[in-house]
Amino acid sequence: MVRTNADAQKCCNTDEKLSLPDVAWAEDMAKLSWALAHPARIRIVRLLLNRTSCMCGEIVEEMPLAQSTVSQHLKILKETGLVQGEIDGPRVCYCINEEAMAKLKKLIADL
Amino acid sequence: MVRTNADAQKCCNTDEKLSLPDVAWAEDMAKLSWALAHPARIRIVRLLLNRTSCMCGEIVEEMPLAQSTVSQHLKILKETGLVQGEIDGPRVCYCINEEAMAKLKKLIADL
DNA sequence: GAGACATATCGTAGATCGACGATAGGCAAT
DNA sequence: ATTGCCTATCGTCGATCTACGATATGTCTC
Repeated sequence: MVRTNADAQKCCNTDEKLSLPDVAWAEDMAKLSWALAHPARIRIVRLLLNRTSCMCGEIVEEMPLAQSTVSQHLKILKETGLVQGEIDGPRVCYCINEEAMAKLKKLIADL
Repeated sequence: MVRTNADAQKCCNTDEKLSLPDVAWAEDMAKLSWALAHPARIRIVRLLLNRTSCMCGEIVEEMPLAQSTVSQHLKILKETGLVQGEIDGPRVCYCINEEAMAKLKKLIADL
């Protein structure tokens, strides 16, 4: 890991200007990233992407977690806007919010 | 938020097959996402992307955080592989690991 | 209205995060 | 070797996450 000074030459161009991105932007992006920062939530998102939508109960069945825990993760995903839940009688049907998903993808891609 | 049964019609296609992604894949991705799940880390990454590299001290100066806190965030970014640190005499020069960055972008884009 | 079912929320406990100051470690120059 | 600078690590504290069971809420059916 140790570099000689010769190597370091091409490492640090102090000419370049420092410019920190907007704080609000960073917080927005961090929030979205955080929604995906848990394997269970990743799996839920992926599950919903494979289907166009899915009943809450189906998600619970497929996950090795208690119903209340899954519900909590779904709440987080809803709060970040990545997922939408629509009441369908006694059940709830979840689906991906394509718009939010696109926003996240763009934010990461444009990083 | 309440939907009628008529609306729900187009919501849940139970024909589609459920298929949960690989657990290891989900954990891998969650780890990478988690690296970006904090505004400070986002700003650091963005900062390093604007320049080709940056001294640790410069990062600390630009962030409203204690040196030890910034160092902790850098450690996390290094552990996930997104950032590389190269020792340059008494200082450390950080730069983005383009490869890991590309991997992250691809993972998100292919979500 | 009563009962059955699906989901959300509450309360709790342990684990982890995020912040800091203090301190240790490494390197360069004297 | 000593000093000074830069960075990493340690120890700590409060806040938040994550998991669960228990319970509340809401909706259909009878």
